[in-house]
Amino acid sequence: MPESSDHIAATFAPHDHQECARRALDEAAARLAEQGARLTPVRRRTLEILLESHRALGAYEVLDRLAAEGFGRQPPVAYRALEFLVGHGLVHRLQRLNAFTACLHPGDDHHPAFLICRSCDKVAEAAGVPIRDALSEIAGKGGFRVERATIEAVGLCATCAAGGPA
Amino acid sequence: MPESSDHIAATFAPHDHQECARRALDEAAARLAEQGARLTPVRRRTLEILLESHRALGAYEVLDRLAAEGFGRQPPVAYRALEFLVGHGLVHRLQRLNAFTACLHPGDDHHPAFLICRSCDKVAEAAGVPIRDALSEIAGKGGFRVERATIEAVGLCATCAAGGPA
DNA sequence: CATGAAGCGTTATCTTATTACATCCGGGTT
DNA sequence: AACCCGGATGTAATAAGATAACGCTTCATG
Ligand SMILES: [Zn+2]
Ligand SMILES: [Zn+2]
Ligand SMILES: [Zn+2]
Ligand SMILES: [Zn+2]
Repeated sequence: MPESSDHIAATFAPHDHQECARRALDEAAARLAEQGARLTPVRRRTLEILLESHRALGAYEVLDRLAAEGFGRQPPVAYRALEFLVGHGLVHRLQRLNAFTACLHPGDDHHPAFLICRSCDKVAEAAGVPIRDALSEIAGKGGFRVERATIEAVGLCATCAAGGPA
Repeated sequence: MPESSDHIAATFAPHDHQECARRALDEAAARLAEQGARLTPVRRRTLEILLESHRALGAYEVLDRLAAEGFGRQPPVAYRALEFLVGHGLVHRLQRLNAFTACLHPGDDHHPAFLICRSCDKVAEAAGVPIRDALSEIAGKGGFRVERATIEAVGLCATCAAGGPA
């Protein structure tokens, strides 16, 4: 597994995103097959929509695109597909944005910290373990046992800091 | 300043909460006076409502109580008061819960991590600095500069782990 | 007291999310 | 083939969270 900092840099830097998305989709299909879960058309298309950028999309943004392509146009259509994908670790939900983003390396550390660039809106996943350890230690001293944690940062990515994304 | 772990333990343990809330309110009033900001009746009552427990309340929960006490019954009434209090560091917003909680030690570390007990629903503030440092370091390696971070953990507090809150 | 900014209240609207229920489809059973 | 079942999909209706726009009141200040 590559360094987490590489993932971060790679997400924000210009790159062959087609390739990036294709790999993630193949990986997702393989993982679902293993688990005996069905990657139906709506689910597949939902994942593709999220993979088309490194941004996070709101459920209604996803829904609009699905509807435009002939799928149902009621909220549960999008929410169900997203819920399924989140449940299988292929998509993450960002609390700060009320939005969803595709996971680019499912399976590694399924509880990453998220880095959200306020300029280009891209979202990167950072290794969550060390942060979670720090959190658990502090909480543990006060007798609190952490079960799940949400760690989301807003800031500026290297590309934007260097003069804007485009 | 006491250890962060003391704050955590104190929040979840049974204690004289009247006293706890009174201190926070006095502290808040003093800070606002210093800043020349006005603690109007709605704002004061909103803070009191949040201080009445260590829980986080939704904006509409707050609104219901305000309305019942003769204040306005439209959403902006609650949202405005909450926004003011958040802006002055007297109340925190919890993304995970779409809710607000009173700050019990304003001024210390105004960017704490939150510990939310899933059993008793109380919310404690933990020292955020070490966690933020860990996050900044990891992000920095990938060229990302963190500006603000949301750190919220769900788990079980010592009191509940020992056999329930009541 | 005049004046302007801040505060409070209302209506209306928007965004996000869930509940409830009907229908469809694929696979296994009789 | 006819039957049954569970999962997936679709719809309508509604709940929950948040903001925009506007007018009246309050209050510090000169
Ligand atoms: Zn991921
Ligand atoms: Zn950027
Ligand atoms: Zn605080
Ligand atoms: Zn508890």
